[in-house]
Amino acid sequence: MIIRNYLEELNLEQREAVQTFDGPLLVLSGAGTGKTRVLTSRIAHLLYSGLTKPWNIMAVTFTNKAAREMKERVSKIIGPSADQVIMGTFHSIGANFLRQHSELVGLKSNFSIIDVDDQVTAIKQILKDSNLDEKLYPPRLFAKIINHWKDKGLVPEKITDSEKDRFENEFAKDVYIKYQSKLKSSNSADFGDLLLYPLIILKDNIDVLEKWKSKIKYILVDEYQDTNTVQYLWLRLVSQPENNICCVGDDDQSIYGWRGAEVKNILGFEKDFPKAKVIRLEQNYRSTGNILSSANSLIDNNNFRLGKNLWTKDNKGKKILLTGVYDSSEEAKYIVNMSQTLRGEGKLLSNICVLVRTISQTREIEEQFIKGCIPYKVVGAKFFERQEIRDAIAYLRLIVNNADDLAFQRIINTPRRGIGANSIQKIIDFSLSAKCSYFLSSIEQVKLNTLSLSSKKNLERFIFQINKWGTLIYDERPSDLLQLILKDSGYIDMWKKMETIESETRIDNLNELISGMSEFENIKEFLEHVSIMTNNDRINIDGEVSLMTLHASKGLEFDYVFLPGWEDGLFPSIRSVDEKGNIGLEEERRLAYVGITRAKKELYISYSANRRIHGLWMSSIPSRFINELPKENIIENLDQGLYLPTGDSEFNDNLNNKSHFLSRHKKIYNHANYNQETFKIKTRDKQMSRNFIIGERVFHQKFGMGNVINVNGENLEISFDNAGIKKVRSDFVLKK
DNA sequence: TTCAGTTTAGTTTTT
DNA sequence: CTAAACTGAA
Repeated sequence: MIIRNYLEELNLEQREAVQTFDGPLLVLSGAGTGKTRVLTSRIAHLLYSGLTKPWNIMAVTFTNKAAREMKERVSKIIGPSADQVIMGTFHSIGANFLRQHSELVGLKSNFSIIDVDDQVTAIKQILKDSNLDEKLYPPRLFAKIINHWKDKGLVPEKITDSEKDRFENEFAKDVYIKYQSKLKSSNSADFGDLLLYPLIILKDNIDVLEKWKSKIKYILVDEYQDTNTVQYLWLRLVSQPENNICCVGDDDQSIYGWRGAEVKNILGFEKDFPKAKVIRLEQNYRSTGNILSSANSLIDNNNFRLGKNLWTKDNKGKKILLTGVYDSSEEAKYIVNMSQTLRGEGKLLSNICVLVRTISQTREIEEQFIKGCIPYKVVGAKFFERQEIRDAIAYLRLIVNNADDLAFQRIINTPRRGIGANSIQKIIDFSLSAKCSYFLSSIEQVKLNTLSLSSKKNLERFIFQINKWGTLIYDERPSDLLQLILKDSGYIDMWKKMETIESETRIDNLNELISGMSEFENIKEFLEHVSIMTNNDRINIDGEVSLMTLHASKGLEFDYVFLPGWEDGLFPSIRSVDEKGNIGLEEERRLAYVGITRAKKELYISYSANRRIHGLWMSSIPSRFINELPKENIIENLDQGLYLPTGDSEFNDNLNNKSHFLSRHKKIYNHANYNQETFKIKTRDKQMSRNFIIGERVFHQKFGMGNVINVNGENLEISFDNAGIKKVRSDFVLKK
C-alpha cells in the first residue's frame, strides 16, 4: 500500500466530506472546488481505514473518462487494489448488470444497444404497421416521448391517463408497447432500457436485490445534479437501509434537464435521505477573481437554486474580454488571431479551448483554424454517427446478435447486392407473421423459394457470409475481422468506386475505426464501448486547441477559454426558452455558468451582429447574459468596433421581455452595403486560393505538408510528405 | 432493381 | 445548408 498524507492536502470542508463515512452525505461542490479530489480521497480513505473491500465500493461517474481518471488517482494513493472498485457511468454499470440478468426481462446476454437513430427507424416501422401517418405523427416525437417516459421510470403499464393529455400520447402509449416488443424480438435495448430494466429487475427479484445489497456497501455518485428519476430510484433502492451514499454535485451546473435530469433530486436530497449531512465546498482553486465573480453574479439571476458563493484566494487576474463583431466569420477569425497571439506568448495550445452552444458553430471556426495553421481538435465530433461507421458497426452487430433487425435492415442491401424493396418487404412480412427475426425470416424465404431467382441467390450469399463471419468472432482479432467483412462484403469497394472526395473521407474514417479497434480484445467489448461511449472519452490533450460544445465541457478546465456566439436566440437558445419558459432560461444560464467556470486564467466572450442560420443570414442582438456580468470584471474590446455598444437603449429596454425575441429578426442597423462588400471580398478570397498549380507546396490540417500533383476544379490530388497521396477539396488546404 | 436527379423536411444540447 | 425521401427512366 502506498501511504500518502492525502488528508493533509484537503481543506477543512473537504476533509469532513472525506471522513464522514456512515449515512447519507451530500457534498455541494461548486465549480473548481476540488470535488474529484474529495471523491478520490474518500475512496482511498474508505479502503485505508480497512472498513471495506474495494469491490464493496461503487462509484458512479458521468463519463467513462472520469471513471478512468478517478481510478488512476485512487491507485496513486492506495495502490493497484483501486482497480477492484466498481466504477463507471450509470449506463455502463447498468449494461453490465443487464447482461448478467438479461433473461429476467426476456433478453439474451448478447443484446445490442441501439441509439436514437435506430429508435426512430424502429418507430417508423411501427407507425407503418399501425397505419399512422408519419407526416402527422413524426417518429422523432414518439422517440422523445418514449425516452421521456423511460427517464421517469415509466413502463407502459404505468402510463396513466394524465400522461396522455397531449393528443399524440394516446397513440404514444400504444407505440411504446409495440416498440418495446419490437426491441425485445430484436434482442436489443436502448439507452433508457439500460437504466430502466436494471431497476425493474431489482424491484421484482428480491434475491437479486439482496445479492446486490450485500455486495455494494458504499456508494459514491458524481454529478448528482444530472441524475434522472430512474437513476434516483435505483440509488434509493440499492442504498437502503444503511444509506451509505455520498452524492457530489452542484445544482448550478445542472444542464441535462432536456435529457430527463431532475434538479429536484439534488434540491430535495435532505428530504429524500433523512438525517442527511450536507457539506458545502465553496473555495475555488481554479479561476481568477474576475472570472469567479462574473460567474457568481450571473448565476445569482436564477431563482431555483440552493445558493452558494464561490470565493478564491487567487488574485483578480485579467478582466474578461468582451468582443462584438460583424459576422460569425469575423468572430472565428478573431478567435484564431487571439489563439495565435497566445501561442506567440509561449502558451500551449492544449490550454486553450473554444466552447460553443451548438455543434454547428464549430464549422466556421474550424475553417479559420485551418487557414491560420493552428492545430485543433473537435471533441465529441460525431464520428460514430457517420453513415459509414454506423454501417460497419451494423455488420458487427448482426454477426454478434442475429436477431438485431435494425442492423439487418441497415445493411441487407448496403452495398447493393440485388435485394430490393420488394424482397425486403417479403422478409419483413414473414417475420411479423412467424414472429421471428428478419435474419431467420430470410433463411425461410430462401427455403420456401418465395423470391425471384436472382434475389434468392443474392440473399443466400448474404446469409452464408453472415454465418461465416459469425464463426470468426472469437478467432479473429476485432480489427482484422472488420477489415475482412468490409472487404468481402464489397462495402469498401462501394465507396472506392465512387471516387469522390467524400468517399475518400469515408474510407479514411473506416480505417480510423479499424485502427481504433485494435485496442480491444473481442468484438463484444468493442460494441459495448462504442455504444455507450461518452462525448469527451476520446479527448486527447496534445498540442491542439480544443473545440467543443458547452455540454461536452463539463468537468474540464482550461487556462484560456473562448465563449463565442453570445447572442439572444442562439445563447440562450430560443428553443429552450420557447419550450420551457423560465425553467429553460435558467438551464441556459447554468450552461453559461458552466462555460465561464471552465476558465482558469483568461476568458473571452464574443457576440456577432450577423450569423447564418440554416443557410440564411440573420441579425441578432447580444445575449441577455452579457448584461448580467458585472461591469467591473469586464473590459470591452473596442479594437473590433464592429458592433453597437452594449449600452444601447433599445437593447436594454428589451431585456427580460419576451417581445424582444419577436424583434430578433429586426435589423439593428442597415448592413446591406457592407454585407455586399464582404461577400465580394470573400468570394475573391476563395477564388484566389483555389488557383492551385501542379507542384505547388500546400498545407492540410490533417495530413500536413504536401505537393499538388493534380488539379481538377476544386478537387486536388496531393502527395503528402507523411500521409501519402490524397484527394482533397481546395478549401481545406492552404498555400505555403 | 438500380441509379440519378429533384424535392422536401428538419435542424440544441447526448447517454 | 444538408440529408433523407421521392420520382421516373433504364
